[in-house]
Amino acid sequence: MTTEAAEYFSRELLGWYRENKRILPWRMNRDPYRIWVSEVMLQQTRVDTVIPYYERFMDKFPTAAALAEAPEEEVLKCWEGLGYYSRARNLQAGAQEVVGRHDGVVPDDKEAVSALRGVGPYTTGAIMSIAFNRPEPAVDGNVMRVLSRYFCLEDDIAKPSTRVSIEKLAASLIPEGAAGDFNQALMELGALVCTPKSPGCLTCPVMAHCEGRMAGKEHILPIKTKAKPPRPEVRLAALVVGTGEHAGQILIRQRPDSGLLARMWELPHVTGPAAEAGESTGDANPKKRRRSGVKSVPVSQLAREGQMDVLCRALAKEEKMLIRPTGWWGEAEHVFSHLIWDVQVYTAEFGFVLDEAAATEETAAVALDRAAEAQAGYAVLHDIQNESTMASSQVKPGEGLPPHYRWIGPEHMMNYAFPNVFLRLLREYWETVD
DNA sequence: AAGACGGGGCT
DNA sequence: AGCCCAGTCTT
Repeated sequence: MTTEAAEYFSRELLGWYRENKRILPWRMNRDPYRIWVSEVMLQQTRVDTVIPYYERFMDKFPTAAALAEAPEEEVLKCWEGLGYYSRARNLQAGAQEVVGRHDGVVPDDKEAVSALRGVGPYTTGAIMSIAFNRPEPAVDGNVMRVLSRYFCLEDDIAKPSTRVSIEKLAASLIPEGAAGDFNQALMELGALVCTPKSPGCLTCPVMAHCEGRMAGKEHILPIKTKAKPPRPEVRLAALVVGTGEHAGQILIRQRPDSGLLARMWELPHVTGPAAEAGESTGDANPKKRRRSGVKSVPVSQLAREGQMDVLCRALAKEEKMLIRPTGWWGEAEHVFSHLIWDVQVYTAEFGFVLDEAAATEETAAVALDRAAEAQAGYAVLHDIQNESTMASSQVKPGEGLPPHYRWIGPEHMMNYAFPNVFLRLLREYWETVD
């Protein structure tokens, strides 16, 4: 590759961008906080998906200070449905760092920006170049694809070392005084023209010297090793329908502080039988047919009762909460990058919670042993309940909940952040109830 | 270096 | 229905 071809690339691409760039909400000005929020939202997420979230987020948290002092639940709720929720928590932590250490102003300093929570090499480069016009590379997936093709680079872009070498290349291509526009031009080309499948070479501003196209390799570039397929997991969920003072309400719970979907709300659920065992679905070839809809995966009544039993026992053991499953309600699939949940939802009635503060160890142990020993856990709930209440006044049927549980009606949905799968299930449930 | 971490679009 | 897209943090 000659330096002329490199200069041609930078010049033509920059010219093309200035004529063809999209009008986007984060391109209204160069407020570094606005750029930062947009770049974090745009990680792993398409522009069209981000726009409405971005508008709402900036409306609610217009400055780093506003974000820093907001209750975390509000930030999470604003992020609901966008995914990768640690982005939201890291962004807020970053805003708090900006307030605490930089007087509420995003610093015009590469090392300081890079040190902010949730800001890695890409976002650092994006903020420094777009907000401050500093000549730093901002290499995301688009940029790796565009440069791999234009320079016909056959290194595996899944390797961290490849990103580093492409960063050096990208830095060398930045035209004097135009870092922000050039980096955005690279990404804009990747999003609009040099797309992953069927790249639009015929409308590409730099087609004439594209080495990948000239070698006939534009369709096989970039080289990227395949990700491991997600592992399937059966989840048994309880749609616990309230009665009496909780009539018309459903029991939800909050997830732990860390890990998958941290601090989000959900229907209570437990791990089901191992997916490859397959007996519970009665499917001889579960791997192939795992994703099939419920129609093609008949589940026997016996298997349903087995799942209800597992669900009841696991909730008793894990949460000290006794429920009585009453029947199968529906199924939902939730695909993550590293796993697939096959959520089997059962309606249930609330039994009682062992009051840990008041109950003796012995009382709890006796009740849980009974639940574990019972051949049909849900069926013996009333036995356990009656015996326990008789055995000890410290066990309070129908009273109390574990601290991370809530009863909610449809009007309370707005107060809790749910992952999409439970959002869909709950909305569907409220619809069918009417 | 590999795994965890969501959700959506295209064909 | 099966293919693809992907930054940062943790381990």
